[in-house]
Amino acid sequence: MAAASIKEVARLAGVSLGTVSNVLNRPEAVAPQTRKRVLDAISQLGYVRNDSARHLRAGQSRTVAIVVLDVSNPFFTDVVRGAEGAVEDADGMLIVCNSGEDRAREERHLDMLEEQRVRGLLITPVDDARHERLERLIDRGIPVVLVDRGTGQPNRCSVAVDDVLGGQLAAQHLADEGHRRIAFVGGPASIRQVEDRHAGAAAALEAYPGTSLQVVETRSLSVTAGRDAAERICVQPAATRPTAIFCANDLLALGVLQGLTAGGLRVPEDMALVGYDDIDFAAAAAVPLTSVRQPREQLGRTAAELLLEEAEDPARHGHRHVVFQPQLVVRQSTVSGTRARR
Amino acid sequence: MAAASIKEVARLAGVSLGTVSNVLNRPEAVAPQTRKRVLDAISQLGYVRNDSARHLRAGQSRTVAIVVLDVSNPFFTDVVRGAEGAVEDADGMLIVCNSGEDRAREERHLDMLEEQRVRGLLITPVDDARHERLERLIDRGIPVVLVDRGTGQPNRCSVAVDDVLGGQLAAQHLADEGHRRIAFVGGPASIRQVEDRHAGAAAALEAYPGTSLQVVETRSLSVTAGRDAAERICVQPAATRPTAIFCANDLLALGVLQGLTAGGLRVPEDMALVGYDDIDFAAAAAVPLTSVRQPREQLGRTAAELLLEEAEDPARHGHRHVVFQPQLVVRQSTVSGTRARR
DNA sequence: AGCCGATGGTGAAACGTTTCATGCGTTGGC
DNA sequence: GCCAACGCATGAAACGTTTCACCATCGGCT
Repeated sequence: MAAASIKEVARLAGVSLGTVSNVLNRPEAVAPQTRKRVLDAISQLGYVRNDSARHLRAGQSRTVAIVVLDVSNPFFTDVVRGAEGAVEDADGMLIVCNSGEDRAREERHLDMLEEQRVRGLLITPVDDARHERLERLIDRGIPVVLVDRGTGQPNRCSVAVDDVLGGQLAAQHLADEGHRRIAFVGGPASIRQVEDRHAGAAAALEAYPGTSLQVVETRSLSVTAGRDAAERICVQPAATRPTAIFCANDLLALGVLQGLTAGGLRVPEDMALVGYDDIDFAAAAAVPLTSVRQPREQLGRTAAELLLEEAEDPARHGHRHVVFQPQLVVRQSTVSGTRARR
Repeated sequence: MAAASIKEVARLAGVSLGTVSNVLNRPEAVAPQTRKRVLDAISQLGYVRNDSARHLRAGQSRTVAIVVLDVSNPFFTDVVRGAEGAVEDADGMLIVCNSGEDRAREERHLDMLEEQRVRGLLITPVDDARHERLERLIDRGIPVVLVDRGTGQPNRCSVAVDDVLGGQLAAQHLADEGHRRIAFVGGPASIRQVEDRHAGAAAALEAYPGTSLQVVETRSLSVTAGRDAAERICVQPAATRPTAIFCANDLLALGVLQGLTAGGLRVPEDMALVGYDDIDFAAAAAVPLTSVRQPREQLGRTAAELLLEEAEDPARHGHRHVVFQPQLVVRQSTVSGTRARR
């Protein structure tokens, strides 16, 4: 059963092509009884619009794409959910592409998306570096919004979260709780996010006389790396050992928590612990984890809104760089049970 | 800069439309020097194919869609990755849609995908029930492959994992390790997967005289629910208490692990523990968790391959129902440290 | 009666491809 | 020296929409 076209609908309803099109796009401009005849024909034939034809004619599609570094990463899936909401509210469709941190795949996707003449593009590029393909899209008038990357470029919008502030919040919280010897666990330092969080923590502690920040560098941001780091901390003499640890992400923190427990240190009594990201497991850990939460869904939603705004009216649109503020979520791992706020 | 069309390329290269098209689609049918002139013109103008026009003409797109219940669920992200691989190998594009377990959104997506005339559809439907919209797609000749649902329907392929077998493997392992009083923690029982895993475990134990399977039902499949279940088990008298627990998924198992530890029971010495799904955290838990692993990526890859096969040649295609076998991954939570195999 | 505006409907053009029958010049076989 | 075959290029048709200038009808006004 070949899909019916507008032409057959017109024939069955005894009207012209244009009228059917009007029923579809400007129903109020068609007399009620004609409209009914057309609608009946449509449902009788099971007619479904052909998007390709529509967009060929219109020169533009209602599709917005998001290219993420890793579909399996909860950070991105939440961003996707946010973007999805915004795009669907605008009656569009979001298509999710996964670059898998692979530059070649990213390019492949960009090529296909350009061929599809997508309405616009949300992307966390694999390289922070200038990106020829991306520039080209922008030159062609396809709006691009950067997600969590390269904020501040003049010819596109961006959204990001302030990791320096996140580091500050974590360190301040620990200092406020009375800790003086604090450790930062994270690495490799080449990752921008890791370095920002560290810098924020260091900066915050300058306002607290007598505090020190010991850096324990890790090879990765994994549970295992956290466990190793904890072992290194446990063997330090109790007198000079830190009394609090700030980890660059929650996976590390969970590993650290295990390592500390194995080494006989209790959390939070002997050692306070702060993570970063507030992944689902943070709240569900053996000791619920204080963590710094990023507004992930909002990041995606805002990115999509900026994009749609630009697509709607490129002339009036001014590029913006939105930076969200992370939020400290305090749980048991930094304050003893009874005092834990929610 | 309006995007250049084939027409302008033809003019610049001094050839006809058809020739440009030939260069693009059958380069060997064009004389080398003509071909070169056309290619030069293409790169000079920065010409990019218009997919809409192409597909309008062709009547079909190279796009395959996958509709998942929840983009944030690691199970589905892995399935997506598998499908992605297969589709890209076939030089197509995979678009990911998220129904969020919401029937209305699912229908919205199906409508848009039908308008787009996608090549085919991978879907885990929100309802197991017969699905009018889906039937319609199939009637129109759009291939559909069910993922992890409703296996055995005559007019479409499906892929799934054998949960009954998974339950068997877990229970056999525990029985082989010498356990006789075993508990199954999971719920609500209305979820097919939960019931299958339970049934598998129960069936397996029939082969082991003297074994018993106590069911501890939970309200959900979460860490918290697991912690509650563990508390209920801890208070049982040691003499009749189970010595091993099989959980319907890893989240529950992690909660159970925490609850047992809090209740003073050691894993695996006092209580063996098996989870299901083998999520990343299973291996990283305080006591690395024995778990049942589903071949998630392969599930996606196979689904996509079946789909592409059907799309390629619907006539010759016979619908198949592929059932994958889960695999038991043994870690410390069921065998004491030194004996742990990998 | 003649004119006007409103209302509802028409049909052709255009969007950018691909395909296919056709044409034309060259080559090789006989 | 003729014909067939071949290699290459051509240009028109078709895919299914949307848009837009135009037409027909009709009721109300002057």
